[in-house]
Amino acid sequence: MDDPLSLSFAALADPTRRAILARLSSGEATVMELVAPFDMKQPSISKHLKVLEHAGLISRRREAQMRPCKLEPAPLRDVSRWIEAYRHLWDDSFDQLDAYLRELQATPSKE
Amino acid sequence: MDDPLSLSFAALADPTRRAILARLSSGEATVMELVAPFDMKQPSISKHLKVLEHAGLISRRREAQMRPCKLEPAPLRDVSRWIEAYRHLWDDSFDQLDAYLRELQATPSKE
DNA sequence: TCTTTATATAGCCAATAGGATATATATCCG
DNA sequence: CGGATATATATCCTATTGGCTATATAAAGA
Repeated sequence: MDDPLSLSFAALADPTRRAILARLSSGEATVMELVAPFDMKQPSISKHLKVLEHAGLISRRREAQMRPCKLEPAPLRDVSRWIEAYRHLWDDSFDQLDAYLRELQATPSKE
Repeated sequence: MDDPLSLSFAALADPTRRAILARLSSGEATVMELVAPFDMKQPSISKHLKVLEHAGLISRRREAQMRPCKLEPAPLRDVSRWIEAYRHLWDDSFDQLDAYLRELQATPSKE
């Protein structure tokens, strides 16, 4: 499908693309800089970048002959929001916090 | 690829499968119960369930002729952990939240 | 202008995905 | 045993994915 969340998850379902994001999390990089660490040809990386861009996970600008890539966090935030709805399923401290808030509500004037 | 994280992301990259997980988050369900809300045939849902099972996101047991499905949160936790590494990119209050969580962890109520 | 560098695009190919239908298997019940 | 119900599997089909090579485009620099 092509809804934003599906596009994001699909883009993240590839280790090369996740590695690219990891690299970009420490700053912008050109295509050639992103090609370097991989045993892969430049057009393949360009294809991956296209997928990431289409999912909104990166943006590109022009600088001389280069097209530096920049990580765009908004889709990651949306993915995070989606998954947070399930946090109570695995996070013990979630239940603790929940119980704590419940307790607060039950005894409003104490503390 | 077939590393666990890629399998999870790929499994989540389909709205039907995410809807199945949402349904299972409120309890077990049989295959027919999962088929019902969709305009899709049973074998297609079974295929989706296979993908989810292969990613470890659900487990199945046998009960009479039925195979009730149950949500397994571990892979979601791993996905959450992966994405949390990027939280600082979009969350302004990341530092505050971080401090708060650190404080929570320091409370001797558990652990 | 001509060459070099950086990147994108086109086209090829094998594998996979996600739908369908038809059929097999497993279990319950009369 | 035999039929009904629940689910899985086999097969088909089309579209997409992810790699490759070859080539086009864009800008820089001699």
